[in-house]
Amino acid sequence: MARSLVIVESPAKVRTLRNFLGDRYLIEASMGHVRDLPKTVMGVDVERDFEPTYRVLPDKRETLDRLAKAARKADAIILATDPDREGEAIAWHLAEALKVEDPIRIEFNEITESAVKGALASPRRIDMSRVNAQQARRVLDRLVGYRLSPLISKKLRMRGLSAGRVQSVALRLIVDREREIQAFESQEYWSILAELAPQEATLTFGAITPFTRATKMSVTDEAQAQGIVEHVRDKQWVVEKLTHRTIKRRPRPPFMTSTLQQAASSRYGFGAARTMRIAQNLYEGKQIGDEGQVGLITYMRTDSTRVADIAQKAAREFIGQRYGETYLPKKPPQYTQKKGQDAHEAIRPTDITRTPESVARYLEPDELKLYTLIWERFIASQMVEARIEASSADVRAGEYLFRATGSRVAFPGWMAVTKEALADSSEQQKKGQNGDDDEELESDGTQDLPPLEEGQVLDLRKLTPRQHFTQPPPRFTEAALIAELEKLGVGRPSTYAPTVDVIKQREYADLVERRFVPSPLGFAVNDALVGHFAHIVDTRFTARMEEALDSVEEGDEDWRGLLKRFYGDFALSVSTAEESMPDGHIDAGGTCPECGSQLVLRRGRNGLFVACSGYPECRYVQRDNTELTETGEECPECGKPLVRRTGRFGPFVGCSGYPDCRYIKKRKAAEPVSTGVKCPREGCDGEIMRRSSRRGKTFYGCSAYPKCDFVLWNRPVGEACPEDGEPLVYKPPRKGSKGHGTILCSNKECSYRRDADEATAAALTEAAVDPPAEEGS
DNA sequence: CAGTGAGCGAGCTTCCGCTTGACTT
Repeated sequence: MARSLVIVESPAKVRTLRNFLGDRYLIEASMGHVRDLPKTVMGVDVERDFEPTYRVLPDKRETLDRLAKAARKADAIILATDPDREGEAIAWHLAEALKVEDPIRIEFNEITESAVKGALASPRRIDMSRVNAQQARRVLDRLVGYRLSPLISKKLRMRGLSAGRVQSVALRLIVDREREIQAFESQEYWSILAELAPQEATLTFGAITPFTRATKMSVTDEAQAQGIVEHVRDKQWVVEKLTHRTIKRRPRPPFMTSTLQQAASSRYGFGAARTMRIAQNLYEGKQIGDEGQVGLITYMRTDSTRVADIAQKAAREFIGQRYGETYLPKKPPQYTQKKGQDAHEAIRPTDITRTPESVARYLEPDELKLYTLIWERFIASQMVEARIEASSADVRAGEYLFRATGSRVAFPGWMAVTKEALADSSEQQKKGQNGDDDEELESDGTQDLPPLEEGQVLDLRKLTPRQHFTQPPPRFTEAALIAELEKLGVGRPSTYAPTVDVIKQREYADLVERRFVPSPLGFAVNDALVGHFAHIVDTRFTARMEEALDSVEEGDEDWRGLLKRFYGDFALSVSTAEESMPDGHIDAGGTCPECGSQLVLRRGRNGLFVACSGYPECRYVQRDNTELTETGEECPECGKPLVRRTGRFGPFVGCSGYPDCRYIKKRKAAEPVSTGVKCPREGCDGEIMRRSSRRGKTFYGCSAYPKCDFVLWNRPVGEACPEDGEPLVYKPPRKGSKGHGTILCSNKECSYRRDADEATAAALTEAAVDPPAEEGS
C-alpha cells in the first residue's frame, strides 16, 4: 500500500492527526528544530557571504533516525510543520537532513479534519524566501549574541556575561524604569472626602474634591486642605448636576501566551515559567475519569486570539444553555487578527463543556487555577458586553464642588461568568507619572448612588481631609515586562519565559516582591551596551529587523544582502568598542576601608560580591549585611537584639553584639510527630515517628529510641517490599517535576520501585515536606 | 553528636527560536 509520511512539530499533534487520517498516513513529530548553528563556535562565515554551517542538534539525533526510518517506509514525505517562518525553516532543515528529493509542504493552522484534509488537497513546495528570512534572523541573532557576549565579558572583566537582541532590550527596560524611579520626585497633594446622605437617610455615599484631572493636584498641603474643610463645614450641600450614562464594557479576547502570563501573575502571583509549565501539563493532557488522556487546552505558545469556528459554535451552544439567549451576541465576536499567518489559535479549552468544576478532581491545585482562568476568559470572550450604569453627582458646598460617582451593573453579560470579572477590568498595570494610590479619585468607584435630584439638599455626615503622594511608575513584574516586550515586537511566545529567566540567571536583576530590581551588574552591562551599541539595544531595532525580513519573505531583498547591510555598521561598532570601551572591573562605588583603593564588583562561585580592586595585595571583601533580620528577642547575656545569620551549618540565631557577645541560641529539635506506621524491626512494638535532628534534618525513627535505633530517611509507607521484605518508603517528586513521587524500597541494594498515585501522595506528602524544626522553644 | 559569625577573585561559551523529555537519589 502506498503510504505518506506526515511530519509535524509536536507529538500532541501527532495523536490528534492519527484520529482522522487513515492508515495510509504515517505521522511523526520533529519536536521543533532539528538542525541549528553549532553551539560552541560562531558557525557563520562572514567572509563567504555569511555562509552558515548547520549541525544536527545533539538531542535530535534520535528523532531524525526515527524520522528517516519512517521515511523509508513511505513513498512521499509531507512536511506539515507550523505555518510560520520558523515552521518553514524547520521543513527545509528536515528535507535537507533527511535528504528528501521532492518534499511536499502543506500547512494548516487549525487541527480539524476539514482543515487538514483541505491542506492535503493543496500541497506546495517549500517557500525558500520564507526560509531565507528565517536564516537571516538566525544568523543576525548569532552574530550579535556571539560577538557582544565575549566582548562585554572581557571589558567588564567578568566571565559569563551575555547580550543579545532580545535579552538586552529586556534588561534595558528594567534599568530605564529603575532610573525613572530614582529620578522621581514624589509630590504631596490632598483631597477632601465628604460623606453625604439624603436628609433622613442612613446610608451615606462619598463625594470628593478636587476631582478633575486638572485640579487634582492643586491642594498641595495640609493647611490648604484644612482651609477647604473650614469653608465647607457649615455650608449648605446642594446637588448641582446629575449625570447618568450607560457604559458598555466588552469582554476581553481569549488568552494568548503573554496575556495568560499576565493574568496568572496578577491573580495568582505565578511567574512566567511556572505558568508555562502548568499550561504544558494541561495541553499534554490529564487522565480525566474513564476518558483516558485528554488534552484540556489548545497550544499555549501563541500570539493569536483567533478561535476556530467549531469552538465558537460549541461555546455559543453552551452559553445559550447555561446563561440564556440574552447572553449571546448576534454574531460571534471577531477579535482583531494580526497581519500574516498565525500558526496557532488562541489558548482556550479544547472542550467548553469540560467546566472547571467537572475536571477539578483530576487536576493539581495549580492546574485547576490556570484551567479556570482559561475557561472563564474564553467563555466570557464569546458573550455579550456588560452594561454598566455610571452616575455622577456634583454637589456644591460654598465655593467648592464635590463629585460623587457610582456605578451599577445593569446587565452583567460576560461578567456573569465570574464574580471577579469586575476587578479584572482594572487589573492592567498603570504606568505614568501619576501612579494613583487612591481609588476614590478614579471615575468608576464601586458605590451605588442613592436616587438624587438636582437642587436637593444633602446632609453632611463626615469630612475627611486625605493626604496623598504621587507614586513613581512601578517596577516590572515578569508578566509586565513580557507585555512590554510584546508591545515592542521583541521576542516570541516560546521565548518570553526563558528571556526573563536569563536576566535572573545572569544576575542582571533580581525579583524583589515579584518585581525586577536591576543589580549593579545589570546597570553596568546595560550602560556599556547603550553606550556602544545603541542601535542594537534600541527598542525599535527588532521592529526594523522584522520589516527587512518581510521584504526577504516577499522576495524583494536577498537575505545575504540584508545581513551585509546590517553587518557593516555592526562590525564598525564592535571595533570601536574594542578600542574605546573602558576596560576594567565594574566600579562598586566607595573605597576600601583597608587600603583606600576603589571597590569593585566581582563574581565568585556563590554569586556577586564587592571587593577591593587592589587584589591580591589587598584582600578586603565587603561583608554582606543584608540578612541581619532581628528575631524580636533579646540576648539573655547582654540584652542586645538577636538576629538571624547564616553559618557553615545553615541558619542560626545569634547576638547582634558579636564579636563582643558570642551568645548563640541553642536549637531545639522539633517534637516528634506520629506517622501511624509500626516499627518494622522484629520484636519492637514501637511506632515510627517523624523527628528532626538539631540541624533540622528530617528523619523517621522508632518511638522506642534509644532501646530501638531503627531509622529511615524517607517516610515509611507501612508496607513491606515484595522483593526483599524491607520497608517501603515514599519519596516525594522533585520540585517542578510532574508525577506524584515514587514508592521504593528502603534498601538501597533493592531495585523495587513504583510510581505513587495521587491519593497516596496526598496522604504522605504533607508530612514529608513540613518545614524543618524551627529553632528555639 | 556538636559545631555555627566565611569567603569567594583568572580561565570555561555566549545568541534566538522551535519542541519535549531525561540522567538520578
